[in-house]
Amino acid sequence: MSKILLIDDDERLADLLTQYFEQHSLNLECSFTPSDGIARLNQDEFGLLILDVMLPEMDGFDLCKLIRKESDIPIIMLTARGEVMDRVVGLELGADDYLPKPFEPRELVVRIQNILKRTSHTRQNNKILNFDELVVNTDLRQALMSEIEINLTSMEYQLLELFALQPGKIFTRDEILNHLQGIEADVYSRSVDILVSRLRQKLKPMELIKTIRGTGYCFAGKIQ
Amino acid sequence: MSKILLIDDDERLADLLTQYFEQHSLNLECSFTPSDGIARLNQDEFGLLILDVMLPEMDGFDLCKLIRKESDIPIIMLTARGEVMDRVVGLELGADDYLPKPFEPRELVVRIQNILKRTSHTRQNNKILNFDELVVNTDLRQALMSEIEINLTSMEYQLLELFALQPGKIFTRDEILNHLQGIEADVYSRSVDILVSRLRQKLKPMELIKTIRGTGYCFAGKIQ
DNA sequence: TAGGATTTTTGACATATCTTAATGTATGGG
DNA sequence: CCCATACATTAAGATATGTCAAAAATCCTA
Repeated sequence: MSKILLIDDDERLADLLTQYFEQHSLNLECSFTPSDGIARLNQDEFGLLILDVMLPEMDGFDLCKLIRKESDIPIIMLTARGEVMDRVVGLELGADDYLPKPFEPRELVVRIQNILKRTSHTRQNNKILNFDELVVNTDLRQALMSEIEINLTSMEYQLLELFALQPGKIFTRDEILNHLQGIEADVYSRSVDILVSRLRQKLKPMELIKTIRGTGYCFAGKIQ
Repeated sequence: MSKILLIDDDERLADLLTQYFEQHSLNLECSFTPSDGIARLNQDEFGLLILDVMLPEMDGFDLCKLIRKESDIPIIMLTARGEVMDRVVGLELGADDYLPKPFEPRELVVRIQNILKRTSHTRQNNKILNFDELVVNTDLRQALMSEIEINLTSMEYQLLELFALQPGKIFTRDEILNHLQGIEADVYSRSVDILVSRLRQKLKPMELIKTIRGTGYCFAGKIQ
């Protein structure tokens, strides 16, 4: 699951989108200034960039041009000016798509998925996560324990992948619930606990999933 | 330079665009009815399709779906209804982009060039998909397992190709239904399940099709 | 175009998986 | 050391999925 960077000085929008994206298994990070945004781009690997046209420090168009010089990352521009010329200019700059504000989060997500589908023609991560005895292969959606495949249900696998992609990170139950497809996040249910319990059984004798009392869980594996 | 087909009953627009496109070295042909449009698509090779939503005979959305069943041609939808839901539906239908009327010819051209740029790379050269033991040849519409041809029915093959073109992608049953020819998507039927079941049998002993409970299926193969 | 062969769909039932409810167990504060 | 709270686990019920076999639809050949 590749990360997405938003560069926009509107903190309220950033919060809103971060939450909404989580529900759709998209990982959003936010920069409020162009300088911070560029710094992050250089530091981390992102799969897509969302760029506001109205920014402090510098114009979004210029920023787009600047980034395009150094990277092929897909860019979606957000613009308050709805005029045609602006939109065309955005596309000619090298942006992959634009969206006039205000917009529905849902439409942004659809456009993102559309672009990601096109750019990463195959949605393969090519990631093989190796934790000593345990190996998680994200291409094949399978986990091996001492070379032998563990029989995981789809939810169990998704949970394991979530953990394995960010070992050491503490996940709350809400985060886990939102990330798993086909879960009806009611008020509060024990589903996550039981899922964790089942996964622990199948991962025995390794004790990789730690409980963080009062918070959630954490995967204590060390990548080899 | 590949040809572009416009399906729209507005003859004035057709003339206007034909002229404008010529200035940009784009070759535009026009159909004024869906039936004529489909006939031309079958007859000739087009690089892109522009589709109006408001058409005689049938709805543009339905037409889009229909064409998408049989072809991967890039589609841009023109719509007079500017509402978000409509637009989203357009993209979810399998269209590659949309443009609300009225629009500037210049913007349409920019979008066309954008899409052609994107699609020209990925299309074509994916004729033989190689997954270790399994090889899918889209030219011959056949699949080989350890060098031996698997006897697949046409639906089984289509499903396999759909999967194989986007390994790792999770398909919902609806998506699968829409992609397969000759399936009348009723309210809900088990056809997809049974099709998957049959394909799994024939792909044995490889376990490439994973179930994503509550969502659909996913092809877990790694391209060699 | 009829009749047989193949393929797809439907309905029924088997199986797998998830959720809820209930009960047992660990943990930390007083 | 005990109690309150949070977590773990079990079992049973609810859904979703797998697959068989027969009916319906389609395709093919004569």
